[in-house]
Amino acid sequence: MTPSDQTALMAIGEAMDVRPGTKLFRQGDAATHIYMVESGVVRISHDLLDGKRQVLAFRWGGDVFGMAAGGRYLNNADALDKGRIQRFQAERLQELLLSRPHMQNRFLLQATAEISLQQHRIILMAKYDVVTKVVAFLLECCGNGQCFDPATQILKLPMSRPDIADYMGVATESVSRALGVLERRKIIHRHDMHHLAIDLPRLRDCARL
Amino acid sequence: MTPSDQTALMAIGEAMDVRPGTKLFRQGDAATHIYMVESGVVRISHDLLDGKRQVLAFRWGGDVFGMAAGGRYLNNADALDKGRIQRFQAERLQELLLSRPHMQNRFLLQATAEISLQQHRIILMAKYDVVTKVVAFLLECCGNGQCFDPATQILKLPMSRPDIADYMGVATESVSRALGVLERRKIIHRHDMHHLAIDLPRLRDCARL
DNA sequence: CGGTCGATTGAACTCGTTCAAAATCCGTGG
DNA sequence: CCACGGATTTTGAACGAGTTCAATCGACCG
Repeated sequence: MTPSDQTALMAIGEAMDVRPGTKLFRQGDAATHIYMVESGVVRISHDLLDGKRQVLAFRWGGDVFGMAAGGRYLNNADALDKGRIQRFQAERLQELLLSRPHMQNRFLLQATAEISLQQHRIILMAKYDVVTKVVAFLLECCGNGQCFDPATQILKLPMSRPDIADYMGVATESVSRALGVLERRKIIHRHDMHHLAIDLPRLRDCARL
Repeated sequence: MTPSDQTALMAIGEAMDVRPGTKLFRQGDAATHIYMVESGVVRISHDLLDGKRQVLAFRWGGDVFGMAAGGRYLNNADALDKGRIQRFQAERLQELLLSRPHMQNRFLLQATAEISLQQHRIILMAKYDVVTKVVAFLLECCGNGQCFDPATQILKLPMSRPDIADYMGVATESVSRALGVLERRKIIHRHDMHHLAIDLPRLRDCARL
């Protein structure tokens, strides 16, 4: 992002501080804003008629969310952590993008990257067993400087077990069991519920994706 | 799409006629072109290390595919049907989009719509049983005038059972069994392998999505 | 009419779910 | 600082939907 784009964005942006549990928007709400995470973690989820819930994504620092074609949000967005979110009025962002083709191009590239990521997720959900899914999830988290400290090898997970389970499309108990397997294999060590010590190299070659 | 955009696109486009089995590109190929289906059906799939295959999408008339961030295609694209495909050199399309912000915006909107569609697919894969998955697949096909004739109620499926199975992330046999269930419930009738008579209203309320 | 390939059916098995119980974590107040 | 209580996670055991593998069926083609 060019400095000029950056300042143009900030000019129409509005920062908000959030705490764990803050609801950014609900599915069905009018889609008035596009959001960007500055710090913290946001959970994007969708509630089904029968009460089940699918977690579609966790958004970390730098990620954009809330792009909805059709005027209404299709999902819920909730902060999991204390953090800071930037948001932009949809129309104003739209104008800005039209006036700055290179900036719009960044968004387009970002969107196609997102599509590839989701394809990866579809493959993961369809073809791999529970342990592999959990490994993939942990690797995804480790990719974020936000919550993984390479020095101490400690991964800090801001989300609950049901969040992880609903993200990977499995039962909460299955996540527990998968973590148990990985711990017995000495690939991870559960310090406490939200802190894992991780042997990253071993975790990596445990995921033959 | 404005007429002017249309002609600008055609100016850099190159039409190709395809027959069933034509390979448009393979995963790993240099991503030189963006494709658009004019008529026919294209299967987008991804091969895994262990020989399994995931079908990621079927692309029908009007659909765009082959957008790859990173210079290489991640997936395979194969024509399933006789048809006509338009393709555009990636760099030239990129230039064109930069010079026409509204046209780029269309692509961006298209991409966000695609993201929503894929989220729907993730939910489908994660939360619903085989019969529901097949119902969703059939409904998706019926949405295409290409292959569903509302007058005769006949759906023409250009893809094989393994294609459907790999699309929904289930075994081929499970697709057969699901079709059997739907036929016993008089919701569909298998005329032959590639032609189904469909009771669309009943099919619709059989999918509580 | 026989042969081949894809689709369907059948039967055993497996992985993940479900439901219930035990263990652990964590905030609160003594 | 430690003990208590509710919530979350983990563990255990039974169950079930879907897979797997093998056999049968059916359509298409020489």
